[in-house]
Amino acid sequence: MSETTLPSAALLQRFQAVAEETRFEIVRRLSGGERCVCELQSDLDAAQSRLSFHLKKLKDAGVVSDRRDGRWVYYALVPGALEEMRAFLGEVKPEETWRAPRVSGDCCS
Amino acid sequence: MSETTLPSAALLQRFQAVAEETRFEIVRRLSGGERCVCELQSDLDAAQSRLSFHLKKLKDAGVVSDRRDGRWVYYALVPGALEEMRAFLGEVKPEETWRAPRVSGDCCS
DNA sequence: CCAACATATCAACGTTCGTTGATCGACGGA
DNA sequence: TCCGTCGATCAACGAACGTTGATATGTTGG
Repeated sequence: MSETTLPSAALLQRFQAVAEETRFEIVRRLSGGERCVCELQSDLDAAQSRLSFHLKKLKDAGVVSDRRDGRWVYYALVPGALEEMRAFLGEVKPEETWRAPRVSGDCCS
Repeated sequence: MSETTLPSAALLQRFQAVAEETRFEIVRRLSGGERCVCELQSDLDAAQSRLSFHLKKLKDAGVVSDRRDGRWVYYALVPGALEEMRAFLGEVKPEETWRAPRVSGDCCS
């Protein structure tokens, strides 16, 4: 196994970051380019402190980055962050070529 | 947009299902083929009712299916379930070809 | 330097979520 | 049919999480 892979805990943190409705929507809105906070605020009709809270979660998880430009702060998706989640999902395969059926009678100890 | 896509709420539910440590591990263990509950139980060193709780979450989200065989119940990944999550992540692009910088001064209303 | 604005942080609160132990239902073997 | 086993369900509990309103920090323009 060549390790370009994210540590498991960090990967889980990314899934947790995305798996919340508000943040899910933020990620959607960030698709295609950066947005400033106030823009997201009106788009999502979310209170300022609420948005700030969620953006921090996404940032801590490495999903987004922020950039200050004067009075405003712009958030953007971190290139590759979502790709690493995709990679995990891609490695998990529903079926194997073949899996021997359990020998009768002794599943558990 | 051709709609082979999962409704947004269902997709979010899948992310929520996977974004928890125990369930994250269950999904990992199910990679490559089905496993019976007691197998997972000893693998993950989890109490029986705890495991049952998490397997239900995964099942409700459409991530896994269950199959009874005599005394045992086997859980397996639903083919395509994780692919739909991958598809979402693939659609979300960090950068657009070009995004006009905001005209000076009037970000918010 | 002060006022107005954009954003972050904090404390308090309620809700949701995962854990545990107990009980129940289903199945198979003796 | 009775007993032992596998698994699901339930109620009670505590912990983690998201929301809100208030306050703090940083920036621009007058």
